[in-house]
Amino acid sequence: MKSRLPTNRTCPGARQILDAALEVFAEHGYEGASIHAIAQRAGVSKANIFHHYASKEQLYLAVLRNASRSWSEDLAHVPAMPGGFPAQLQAMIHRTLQHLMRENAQSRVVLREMLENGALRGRQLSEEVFADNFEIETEIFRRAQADGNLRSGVDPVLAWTMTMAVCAFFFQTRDVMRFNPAYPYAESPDRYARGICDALLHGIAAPRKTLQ
Amino acid sequence: MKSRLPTNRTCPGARQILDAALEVFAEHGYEGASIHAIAQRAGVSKANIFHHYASKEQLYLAVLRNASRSWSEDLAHVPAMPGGFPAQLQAMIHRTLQHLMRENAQSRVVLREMLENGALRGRQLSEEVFADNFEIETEIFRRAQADGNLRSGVDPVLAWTMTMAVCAFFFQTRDVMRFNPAYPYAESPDRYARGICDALLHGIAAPRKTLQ
DNA sequence: ACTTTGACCGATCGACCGGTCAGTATCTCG
DNA sequence: CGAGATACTGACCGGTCGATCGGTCAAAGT
Repeated sequence: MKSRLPTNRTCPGARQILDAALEVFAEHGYEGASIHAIAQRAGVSKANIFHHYASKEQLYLAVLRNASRSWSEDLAHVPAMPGGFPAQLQAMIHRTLQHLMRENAQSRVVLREMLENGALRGRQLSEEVFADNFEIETEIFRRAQADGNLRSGVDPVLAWTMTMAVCAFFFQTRDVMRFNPAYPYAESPDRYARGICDALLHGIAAPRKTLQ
Repeated sequence: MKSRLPTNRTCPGARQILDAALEVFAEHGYEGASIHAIAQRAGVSKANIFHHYASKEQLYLAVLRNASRSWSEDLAHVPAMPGGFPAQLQAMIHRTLQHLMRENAQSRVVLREMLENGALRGRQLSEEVFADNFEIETEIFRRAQADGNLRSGVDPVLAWTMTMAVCAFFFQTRDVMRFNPAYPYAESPDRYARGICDALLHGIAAPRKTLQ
C-alpha cells in the first residue's frame, strides 16, 4: 500500500528525498521543479518518490511544513532573551537574518509561497505559520510599549512589520545587490543589522535644531 | 520571416499577447506559464505568439522590460517633488506603494525575478533597473543628509533600503495578512504609509526621560 | 521454512510542453 | 489587377511532465 506520509523517522530514503526536494524547489519553484530532477539529486528512482509521497504537491507541502517548523523553532525563544528592548530588537534582527541566510533554501521556498498567493497550495499552511510567528513576535513590541520602551505613538504591529521587512528585503535582494558597488551591506549582514537597529530605534530624521 | 521584436507599435495582436503574457507570468511564474494559456487569454493562436516573439524567453523578457520601464517612469520624478525631506519621504512611500498595487502583475513579475537569482533569465535586466532606481532614489537621501535633514549617523543607502523594504514587504504579504485580524493595514495602505513614515523619521524608541 | 511487508526500480502511460511549418486571409503598393 | 509582405491559423513534432504499473529484494513475523 502506498504511504501518504514519510512512514518512518529512521527511513533514510524519505529523508534524502525531502532534502533533495527542498533544494530543487528552492532553486526552480514548484512548477519548475521536476520529479526527475529531485530523484536524481536524491540518488533514487523517480518511482520511489511516489512511494514515499503520494504526489508532487504532497512532497512540496512536506517541504513547506519542514521549513515552517524550522523557522518557528529557531525564532521562538527570542522573546525570552535577556536585556532591554534595544538588545531584544537587535537580537531579533540578528536571529532573523542569520536564519534566513543559514537556511537559504527553506527561506526561499517559504517567501516564494507568500508571493504566489494565487496558488492555493500552501496558503493555509503559510497563514498558520505566519500567524503563529506574528503572535509571538509582536508580543515583544507590545510588552516594550507597556514597559514604556516603545514610543507611545507607534503601533507595535507596525514596528514588527518594519523589522521583518528589512530582514526579508535584505535576504531577497542580496544576490542582486552584491554586484552594486554602491551597496556595501551584501557581504556584511552584521553591519546591516546594527545600522537597521539604530535607525529603527532612533529614526532617520535629524534632531530638531531648536531643541538642541 | 520571423520578427524578433514586436514589429509595430500599432499592431494590436502583439500588444494583446504582451498583456496576456504579463498576467499569466505574474500568476504562475516563468516555468508555470504555458504558451497555450497565454494564447487563450490573448484570444489568439499559439503559433501567432511565436510569430511576434521568437521564443517564450523573449516574450518574458519583453514583459520584464515593459514592467521595468513602467516602474522607472512612475518613480522617476519623485526627487523633483516640492516640500521638505519629510514630505518627500512620504511621497516616495506613497508613490511606491501605489505603483506596486496598481501595477500588481508587473510588480509581481519583477519581484519574483529578483528572488529567483538562480535563473539568469532577466538578471542583467533587473540589475540594470535596480541600479538605475537605486541611483535616483538614494540621491534623495544623500541630498537630505547634505541639507542636514537626514541624521548624520544614518547611511543614506540604509535609509533607502528601509524605505523600499517596508513597501515591498507590505505588497508581498498583503494577501496573507488580509486574513489576519490582528493586522489592520492590509486594506488601508494609506494608514500604513503614514505610520511607516512617522516611525522611519522619528524612530520607535521612547524618548529618554532624562532628556525630556 | 514460509508468508508478509515495505523500500525500491525499469518501463511505460497519456497529457502537455515549447516550438515548427505549410498554408490562408488581409492589406499595401505598383 | 496581380505581387509581395505581413498577421494569423491548424496540424503536427520530439521531448518531458507527473504518475502508474508489475515486479525484485531484503528484512521481519510467525
